[in-house]
Amino acid sequence: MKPGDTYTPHDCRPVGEILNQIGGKWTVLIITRLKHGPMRFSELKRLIGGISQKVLTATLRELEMNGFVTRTVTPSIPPRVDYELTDLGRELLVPLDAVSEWALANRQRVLDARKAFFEQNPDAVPPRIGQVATLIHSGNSSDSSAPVAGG
Amino acid sequence: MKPGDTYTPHDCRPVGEILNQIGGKWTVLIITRLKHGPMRFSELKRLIGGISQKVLTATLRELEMNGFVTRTVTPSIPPRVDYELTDLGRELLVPLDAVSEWALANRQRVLDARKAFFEQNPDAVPPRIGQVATLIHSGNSSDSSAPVAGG
DNA sequence: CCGGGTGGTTTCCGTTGGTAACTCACGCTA
DNA sequence: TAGCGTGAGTTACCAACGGAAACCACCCGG
Repeated sequence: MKPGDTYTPHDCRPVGEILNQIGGKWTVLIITRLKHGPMRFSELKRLIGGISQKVLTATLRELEMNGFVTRTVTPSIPPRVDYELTDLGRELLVPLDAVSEWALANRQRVLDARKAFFEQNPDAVPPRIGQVATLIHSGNSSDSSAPVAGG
Repeated sequence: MKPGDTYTPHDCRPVGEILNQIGGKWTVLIITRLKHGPMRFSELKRLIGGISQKVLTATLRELEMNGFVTRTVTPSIPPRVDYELTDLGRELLVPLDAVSEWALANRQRVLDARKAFFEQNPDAVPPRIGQVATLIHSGNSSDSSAPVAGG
């Protein structure tokens, strides 16, 4: 964006700032996983599945900085760290959980839409290759002839 | 995640898949900007502000593939491309808009939480530097002596 | 021929995310 | 005494994603 690119700053930029804070790849998952009470680090990691320690640590730090979770260290051996939603986090959980549940409820519709799109546009190649391939090849009803590899 | 790292795949992985699809940095902004009707490419770009053409194009393609928006090309001179939410997109808009409005309504609370955190932990350094610095130094009520740069 | 406006792609580079190994501090086992 | 396992976290390295800017194709006005 150029400096002279004057746009009307509706309600968009502030939203974008906060969205960038909660827009980490795993933030929604972490917050929704925390909704049933405090959780230990490895518990979270195990429950989410597919997240690395590095990113889980970083995302939790970020959530802590933004006031969404608290981090409680019990100095035992081995050390024990519990993460829990704050009031702010619990409030954020409400809309985030709605998104999460929408995603769960409409997963198949998205998958079907993807399939329909690629059947109508066989030459289309998804710009975000990795994740897209995962989605297509995963729990799809019949992912044979997934047109993503053909190009 | 290792292959032998068996976890119970609750409702977490499917959600994560869809979330990765809609979890692009700008996806929420784009969908919520589209809620009042179809929009042209540059209109979207101007309205959102801060997004590059490349990413806007890629994100819109992704949304199109997932069945959230339609892309209508009018072969006029200069060419005109309109993007509009599908039914699926309008349904997704509901929870996404809730997130967006939460972010707008609670922006200052997040900012305050950040400030309080950094006042209590002056040594803390945010792992995601760029965005965090932007957030702190931006429309904050009094961002003088923002402790992030001092380290 | 030059510049403007539109939608989009390409190039380069910084940031983010993933993988694997290592650390710390202890108790258990041999 | 040495080695192993634990739990939270860090580090090094590397691929993918996101951002800035340039370029492309198209046609019109001057």
